[in-house]
Amino acid sequence: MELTTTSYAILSLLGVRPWTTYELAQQMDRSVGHMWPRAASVVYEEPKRLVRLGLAESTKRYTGKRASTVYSITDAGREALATWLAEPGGGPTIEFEALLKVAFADQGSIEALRTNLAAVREHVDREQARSDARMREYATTGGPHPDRLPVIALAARYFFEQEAALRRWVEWAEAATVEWTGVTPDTGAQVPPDAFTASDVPPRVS
Amino acid sequence: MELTTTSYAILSLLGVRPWTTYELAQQMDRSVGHMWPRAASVVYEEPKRLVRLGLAESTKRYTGKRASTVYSITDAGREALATWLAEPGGGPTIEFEALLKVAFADQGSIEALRTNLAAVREHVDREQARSDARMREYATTGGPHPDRLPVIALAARYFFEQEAALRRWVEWAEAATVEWTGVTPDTGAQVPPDAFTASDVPPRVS
DNA sequence: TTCTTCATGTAATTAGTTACATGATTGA
DNA sequence: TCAATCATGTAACTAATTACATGAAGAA
Repeated sequence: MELTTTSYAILSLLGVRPWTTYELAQQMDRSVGHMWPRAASVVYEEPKRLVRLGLAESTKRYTGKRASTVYSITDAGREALATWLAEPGGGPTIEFEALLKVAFADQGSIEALRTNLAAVREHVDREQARSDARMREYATTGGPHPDRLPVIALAARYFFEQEAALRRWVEWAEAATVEWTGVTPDTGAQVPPDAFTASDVPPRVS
Repeated sequence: MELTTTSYAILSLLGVRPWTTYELAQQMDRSVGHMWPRAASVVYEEPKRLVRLGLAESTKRYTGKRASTVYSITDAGREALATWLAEPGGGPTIEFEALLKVAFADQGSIEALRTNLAAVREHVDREQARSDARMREYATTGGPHPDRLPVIALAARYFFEQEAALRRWVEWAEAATVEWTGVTPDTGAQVPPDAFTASDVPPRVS
């Protein structure tokens, strides 16, 4: 019975402080889910498995007569976590359906292409608004775990860069296709002149 | 029996030209897999399903006495593909184990953090080298499907931006942590001064 | 009283991975 | 003749998703 990366993601959260499964599921939405997205149902199962393995323990709590189970990490859990953290993790893998549709847009209509570019733009609008708010929160209040701010800052900056890159791309793509009348060379699609040269590379951050 | 995005990814490839499953599996490695990564075994199964649904058809071919099956799209397949392409696709979802380890590095050692940043750098080195070669190929030879170049250029540019962003991030993160003696504020980790302000935003592509 | 959030699950299904296996062909 | 590549699978497994279900507490 091997632990998965998902198990360790949960265990990492338990290392920060004790949580109920409900709170863990929420964290999956607001933070961890951006780098390791999983459905709520696995978040409800995983802590129980960690308990079975002695890496976490559970205590019941009551709010009136409503029960909730709080999970916390054990010493064995901390050890397993540290071991896992020391091994090099995998690079980013991306699933991007809208991009898939862009890449094969020549088999559809020009409208379909524009629809998908618009979808990406709306997506990045939402994500950036969300990130901006989050960033401001960290900068002003320090967030719920100020002692974790140094490492949180590292991760947050990744999303900032990633979203900025996505925005640059979609704006470039919309501009590059605005004069297209079709989706293949013979119907009015052109290779953007700067497509494979890209001298306008964003500068390295100093 | 609904089609998945994976089915449509295969169908999109069949829309370009006929392929054997072996060739499809290769394409998964070299192109489609970057935006929709799937194991080879599903690539071997999916075309059969498309045939059952009348969206593709198969013909046997022989090289000496070695048989191979070539799959091609049908008219019904083209129709289904066009319909799918017209619907807005999902935005990028990212799975990034090394980043997860960076985000929770405060529960491990400073060495573990550096190991993971190094892993990301090596990852991006490999990916960029691969992309550079690909880009040069497109710019010089036009690639195996010159008529598809306009849309391919759109997709290729996304990976270019994405990899550049990853490189900027990892270089920034390595620089920001180089003087850290530990992984928490009290052991010598600091919030990088430019972490949440980021005035050095890469400019929009003109 | 009604809506939202808190709180916790389960059942059914499926999409996907890993590992293994086989044999032909081609080029060195 | 040997290694690499071509070519195609299958079996076993499992991680994960979707959909559904329930009920308490608190705020308006």
